[in-house]
Amino acid sequence: MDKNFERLLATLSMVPTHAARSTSEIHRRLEARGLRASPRTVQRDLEALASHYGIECDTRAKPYGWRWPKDRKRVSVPDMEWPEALSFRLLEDYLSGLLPASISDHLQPYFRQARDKLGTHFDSAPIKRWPEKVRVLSPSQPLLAPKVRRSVHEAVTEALLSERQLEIDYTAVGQEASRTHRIHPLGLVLEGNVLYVVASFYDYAEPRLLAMHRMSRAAPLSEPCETPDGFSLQRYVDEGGFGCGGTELIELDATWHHSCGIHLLQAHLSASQQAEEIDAETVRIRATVRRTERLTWWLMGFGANVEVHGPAELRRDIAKWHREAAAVYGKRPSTPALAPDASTGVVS
Amino acid sequence: MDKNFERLLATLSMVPTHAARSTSEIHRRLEARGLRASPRTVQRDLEALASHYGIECDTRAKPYGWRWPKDRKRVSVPDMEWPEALSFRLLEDYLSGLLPASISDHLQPYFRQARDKLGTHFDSAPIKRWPEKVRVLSPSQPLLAPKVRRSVHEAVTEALLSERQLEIDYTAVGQEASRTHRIHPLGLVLEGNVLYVVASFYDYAEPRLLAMHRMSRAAPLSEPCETPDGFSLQRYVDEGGFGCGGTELIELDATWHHSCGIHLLQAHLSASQQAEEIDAETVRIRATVRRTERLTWWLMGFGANVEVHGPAELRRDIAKWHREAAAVYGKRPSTPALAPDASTGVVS
DNA sequence: ATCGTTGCGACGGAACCTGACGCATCCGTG
DNA sequence: CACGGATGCGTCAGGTTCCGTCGCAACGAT
Repeated sequence: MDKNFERLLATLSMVPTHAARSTSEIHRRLEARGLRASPRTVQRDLEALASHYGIECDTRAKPYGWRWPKDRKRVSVPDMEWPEALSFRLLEDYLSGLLPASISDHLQPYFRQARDKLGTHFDSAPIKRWPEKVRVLSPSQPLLAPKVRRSVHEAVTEALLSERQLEIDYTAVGQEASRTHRIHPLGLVLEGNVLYVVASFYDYAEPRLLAMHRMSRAAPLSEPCETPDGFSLQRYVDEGGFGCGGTELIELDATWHHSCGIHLLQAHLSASQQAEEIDAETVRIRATVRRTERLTWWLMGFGANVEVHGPAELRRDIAKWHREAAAVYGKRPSTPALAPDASTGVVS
Repeated sequence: MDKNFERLLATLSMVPTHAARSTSEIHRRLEARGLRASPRTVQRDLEALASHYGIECDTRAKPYGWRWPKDRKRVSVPDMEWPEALSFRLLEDYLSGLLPASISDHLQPYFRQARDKLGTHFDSAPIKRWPEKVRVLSPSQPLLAPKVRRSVHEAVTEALLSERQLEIDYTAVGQEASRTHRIHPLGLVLEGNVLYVVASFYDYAEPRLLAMHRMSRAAPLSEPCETPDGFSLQRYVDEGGFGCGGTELIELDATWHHSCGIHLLQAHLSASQQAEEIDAETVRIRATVRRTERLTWWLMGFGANVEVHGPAELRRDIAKWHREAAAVYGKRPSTPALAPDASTGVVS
């Protein structure tokens, strides 16, 4: 087996994309992998690869730093096949706006690779029309993902994973200026397209929720992070206000107007879901689901197109919410008595 | 530059993951890339790579077929860095159930690579706890993605992209048995976690919507696909019943109870959104949004926690839906007059 | 049965890769 | 300011190994 190839491939994969890495550092890592070579050989390898694979060498400071340029084409082994490429392409459309940009940013190279792949696979005309043949519809009301700085995202996740404290500049909701805090990051929660950090402050024992896009700066500290006794993210979320707390399982029993229920015949509520056609207009669906706020919102959204029969408690709640909501609009004035001065209290 | 390395890397990337490829085919492709070598050399390369990189050779039939085993570790150049790996990991949790399995199946190798990366990056204790530190909450009611056969998914997308006709076995909603159809695939629509194919049948001019998970078999034909005059997927969707039709822009004006409105202060409805605190309990939000069914559902979900002020038409509709929904529950009997025999009419 | 294709062992020659050495440069330190 | 250590790089000779060619065997299709 060509010893050369293994070493060169390892060398290429040891060149980082963002920060730079010195020749001797790469040499050390190669030896750590059992690939022995003289430092001179590593130098020669890097130079040779640079000319053909486009890695860059920062020759300003003396321990030269090697890195990939930002938008370099990826090479994967095994190569990306075109069904994979199409999946990535759908994903890209699907996620835009659904995921925080700081996450999909990191996936950009893969999206790009997928586009390249799709562009070269069919060299004939059809492929040029394929973007017109695919549409992605958001499963719920599309909301704009708040912008998270890439540096903040990386600092927070690094501190979280290496269990170190974190210093942040945070602008609380409704506040004008940001304040600097030292926090102990305990967990990361992605809800829809908003990233939250669960963290305890130095002097508050109780963990708090911080929106990552409200951090203007974040820097990991060297001090280790302290976890409050008995803290568990799992439990925190289940007891928290995310609208998905409550692990109680219920037997949902409801009749849908056919036009809406048809969706549930495609994507099931749970594995045990049972559907039954009452008549041409009505579908009865029974399924074991978790009793969450999200479920309530979702059922409310169907309005008169769904009637919840059981459990009785849920039926009462849904009925009550609808009556209350109708009552809101019962008071006739169609425009509210609002402060006409729109310039006060703008919070976002 | 080491000519060897380039050829070997190209050889590796030409070994496919699913089907097998013969030695001479790989040789032909290498020459097409300008990498000249004798067929004997290609043979030797593949053998050498096989022992060390685990590609497999099917020696049953005589033109030997090379392929990657199913769960082989990926090698990427540049290597996956750990923030990327974490993004993939979040994505995996995020998408499970949100995307059709036939799509996330194709992404599995990347998810696996990410898990490997996260497992090896920090070899100390913290990394073992990281899965407990990250949670993903679905942005809406989680529904189970219907299962689409991988072979169907690949056949459909291939026919679509190469603009060829397609033969399918399709079980319509409410039907027992599947029927064989010859269709002209026109487009692919991903709505939530359900994949639909827009297709015209041989004798019907009007395009129809087919759920991909209802196809038990699909095979691309060699005949070219015919697109009805003036067909446009864009227009079809906008006029169709996906609940997102209607390109009409409206000026939404509504007051939210603070506990719900706080979400909108994190993720905006539109770039032009303006928020204003009326009092400690109430937030008024104005934004330019598209008038879709989805928007209605979404607003309905908030029940009495939102009051829509404008446009007047939307306010009337929301009020009406709530009154109608409340009326459904007005009739007292908590259990409906349903056919007691649950064994009839089960459709899914 | 035969021809074409494919796989593979062997071999000689040449390509090129490697380690070693020496020198120049740069930086930090005493 | 001098010195030592670290780094980068030109050069060179030796030898490893890689390549194309040839020949033969096995298999399948016509």
